[in-house]
Amino acid sequence: MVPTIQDVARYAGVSRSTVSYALSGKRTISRETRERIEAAITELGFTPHAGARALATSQTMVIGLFVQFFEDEFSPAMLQYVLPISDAAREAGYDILMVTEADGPHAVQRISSSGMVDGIILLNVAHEDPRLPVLRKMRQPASMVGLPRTPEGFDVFDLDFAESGRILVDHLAERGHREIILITPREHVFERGGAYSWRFQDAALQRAASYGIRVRSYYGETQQPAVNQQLNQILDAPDQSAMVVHNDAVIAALPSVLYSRGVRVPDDLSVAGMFSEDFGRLFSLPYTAVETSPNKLGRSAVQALVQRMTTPADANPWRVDLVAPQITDRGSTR
Amino acid sequence: MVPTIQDVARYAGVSRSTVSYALSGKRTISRETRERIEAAITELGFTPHAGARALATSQTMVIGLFVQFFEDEFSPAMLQYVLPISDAAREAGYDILMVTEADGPHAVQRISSSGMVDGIILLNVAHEDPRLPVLRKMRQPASMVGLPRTPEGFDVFDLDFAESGRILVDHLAERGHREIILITPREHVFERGGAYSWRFQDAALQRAASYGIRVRSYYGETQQPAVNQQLNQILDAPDQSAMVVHNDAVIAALPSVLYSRGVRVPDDLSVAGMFSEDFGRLFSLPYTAVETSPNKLGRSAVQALVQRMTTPADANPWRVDLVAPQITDRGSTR
DNA sequence: CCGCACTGTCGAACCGGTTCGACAACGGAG
DNA sequence: CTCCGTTGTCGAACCGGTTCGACAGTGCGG
Repeated sequence: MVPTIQDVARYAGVSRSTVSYALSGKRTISRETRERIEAAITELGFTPHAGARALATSQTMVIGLFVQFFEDEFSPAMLQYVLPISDAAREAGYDILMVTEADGPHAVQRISSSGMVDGIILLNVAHEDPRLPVLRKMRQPASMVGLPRTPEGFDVFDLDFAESGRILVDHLAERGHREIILITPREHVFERGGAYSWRFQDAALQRAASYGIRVRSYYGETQQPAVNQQLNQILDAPDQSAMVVHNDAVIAALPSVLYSRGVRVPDDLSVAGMFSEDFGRLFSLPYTAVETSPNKLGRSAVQALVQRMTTPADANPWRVDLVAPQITDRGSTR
Repeated sequence: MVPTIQDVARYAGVSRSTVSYALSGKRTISRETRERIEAAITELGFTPHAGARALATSQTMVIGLFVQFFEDEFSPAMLQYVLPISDAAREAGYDILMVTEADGPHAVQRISSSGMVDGIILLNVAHEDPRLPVLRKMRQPASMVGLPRTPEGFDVFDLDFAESGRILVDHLAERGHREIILITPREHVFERGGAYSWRFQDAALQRAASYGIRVRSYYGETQQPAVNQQLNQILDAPDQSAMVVHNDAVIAALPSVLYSRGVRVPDDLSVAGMFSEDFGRLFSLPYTAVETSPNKLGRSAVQALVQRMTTPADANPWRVDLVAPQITDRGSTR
């Protein structure tokens, strides 16, 4: 069947340990022996058995990626994080065990305690994320995207949503707008503790208040046809000059709704949002927006985790990295 | 550190093998011993080490999911397959190792020969998919979504794209259309061997010819802003009555383009497409379409694979399952 | 009362790697 | 020529489970 290191050793006329050392390079092996071993390996088509290696080294070279899909979030957005994470992990020599189980804490417990992974990445972390206590007990290296209330012990990466809110309000204030429509994530996201939702909203409202700008805030819908209905309803009100959208589903639906109503951007309405460059290209969104950098966040999470898995545990303090938001002006405001 | 089966055995005052049998139930254990063992397990918080178990049983309880992301395909569509697969796998007791490596054959070789997974699911399989020969050599149970030229030995699931093409042409022919605009996947998808592209196109053209219907076929773009530009160009031609879209990116962009041009559906133009119910809801697509059933296909692939992994190898012949397409009339044609 | 089948448990071997300590062979220094 | 350090290889133990064969104890039938 599949050849083992024993077969290779026999074929090359050496012992198992010699093959192992030839493979790892942890001890010197004479050139001719090494060549004989290499020949045997290619001849037999040998690959070390991952389970056996994991058992011996207590390293699996696998990262657990925990993703939660909520009905009230726009699923395509999640993929923007998963792909760069997968790519970055592979570049570092790790594979990805992707876990989408609905019961997050249980999943973390199960995977972690069975030693299937060397480290864990959590996506879409909530303010009081029930997965965190479990993770702490497991003492597994972990990094995450999304800011929890107690990030102690983990590497946390997230966009600075408060600053994002201020930047967008500033942007519109500078252009003389006195009223802003704000469309946030769904109410349920706030309740669940998706901290990005209120970090953004609080900061935006506060900054607007400091300018004396009036903000009408709406919890955006996420499923069609509710999205379009709601947008139409909001736009029915008179005298609207500016809109800030912090909701993927709404911003993706916006172009067609605006077209259908004959609203011109930016002449009739200034629009600014929050989305990544890739997302904008996918849906051809012509809107000025704060770049959400899923690519950067995902890769950072992997890098930090790899660091944490490979260096002595305590030599490496945890950190919270709130990425500074940058606005991309696509001319949809005035 | 983390407790082993040895610790449990000591704590319960029995031997390792007894604990193992209590866990697996493969031999009878007296009630009181079993209870003592269970108490020890919860007391110590023991979970079997996955690597050790994999080594002993040569079963990992992990399924390898190989996904390829091409720039010329619409990435959100892929997620529709990944999620049901992940869920179905978990229901059957398996976890998912998701591999997105660009070099597919190499990835299959690497994962398979290192014994990391019990079986493999391939997504987005091409006509001459270079991953298949590798898979055959590995003798790994595998199932796939997408029809290859030589499916022998694997369980293959795909939509019946030829029939889908015929259904859509029939639908428009019945309504008296004499000309159809057909928008297909990108040319590069055809060249790469994405068989769904030509299976659909060939059948549609042939059926149209049998009616004497004239078809203008275009390779659809996938990236913005090219999608919108191309659509506008196509729609500039006079006297168009019906359009069939077999391209996710184009159909997602269609509503806003049609609105921007003031084209009413179905009064000015009949539109029919190919997309799943979920996809349609995500983008609020009001178009009559053939349901692509990613959910069903993904779950079938998992079921077949699990079957293949758990039953004697040859008692179980491979099969190709082309799901019968069904059209959902959303009133966008007349 | 003996033999036998059945129940419950144990010890040992095994899965396929890694790693530590031992040691032979060799070359150079004293 | 002896001693010592270096180089290259080996054997054995170990990682943490599973499984097979052995066996003591028990209950039952003849």
